[in-house]
Amino acid sequence: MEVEASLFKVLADPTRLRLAVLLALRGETCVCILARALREPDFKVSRHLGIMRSAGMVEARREGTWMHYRLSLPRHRLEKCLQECFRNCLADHKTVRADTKRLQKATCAGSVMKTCGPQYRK
Amino acid sequence: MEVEASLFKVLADPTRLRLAVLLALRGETCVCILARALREPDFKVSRHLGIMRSAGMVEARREGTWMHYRLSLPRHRLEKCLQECFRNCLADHKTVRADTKRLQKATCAGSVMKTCGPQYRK
DNA sequence: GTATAATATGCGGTATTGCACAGATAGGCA
DNA sequence: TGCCTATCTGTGCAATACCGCATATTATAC
Repeated sequence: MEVEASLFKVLADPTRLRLAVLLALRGETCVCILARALREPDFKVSRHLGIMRSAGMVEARREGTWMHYRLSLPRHRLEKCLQECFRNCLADHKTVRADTKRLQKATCAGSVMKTCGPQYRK
Repeated sequence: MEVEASLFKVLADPTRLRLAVLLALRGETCVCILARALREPDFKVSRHLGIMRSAGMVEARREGTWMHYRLSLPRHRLEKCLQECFRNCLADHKTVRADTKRLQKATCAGSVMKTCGPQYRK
């Protein structure tokens, strides 16, 4: 049961929960975009993503300087159920809505149309 | 989001997670039965139930010396979803199965047919 | 090579957590 | 009254978690 409890522990931090929900809604996203969406310092976001990663909850893909994180495919029913929670129960949370709104407008480094992989370039 | 994260925090401990699943499967149960089902000292179980209670996840009913705990009715979608997790994703976990098995045989104080409310008296 | 942007990590400090033990409280019963 | 059982709680300790800052790493561009 330690394994299952540790899954919940990963989600027991507001920053990580916000990240999980954003990734569930948005799919693969890079750190700098996430940091701007959450309005949190990038080292903090990076660290929390690292924690989620070592728990197997997210996976990362490097593209040049950027790291793109996404939710892992659920490994068992519990993970599947939790990911549905993100989408079905937390998507319209006030904080998540604000995060999503900022995320839609975000670009890396505040500079326009050049960063964070093809899908986010204008 | 702190509120939601704190819900996950309550479940981020193996003892509390086991208790939550047992209560979801079994319904209202008294502390001494739960302690025996989990094979954990009663003060430990009691303390964890107290934590779950102050988070609003369980409710208690006193009957003489005994305290009967049950899952609260879900207050919102997230809680409903989590309770479904308990039943659908964790019920056949090895630990839970062992807990349930012990729970079925448990009586308070090792003494037979007298304790823990009408529903558990022989 | 240097400079710069994106990301990760080591460190120190503070706060929180879980545990075991002992003791307290409370109800039931002789 | 006193004893027994069930439950809760105060305390101290060790382990862990989160944070901010500074620094390191990595990749790109010049």
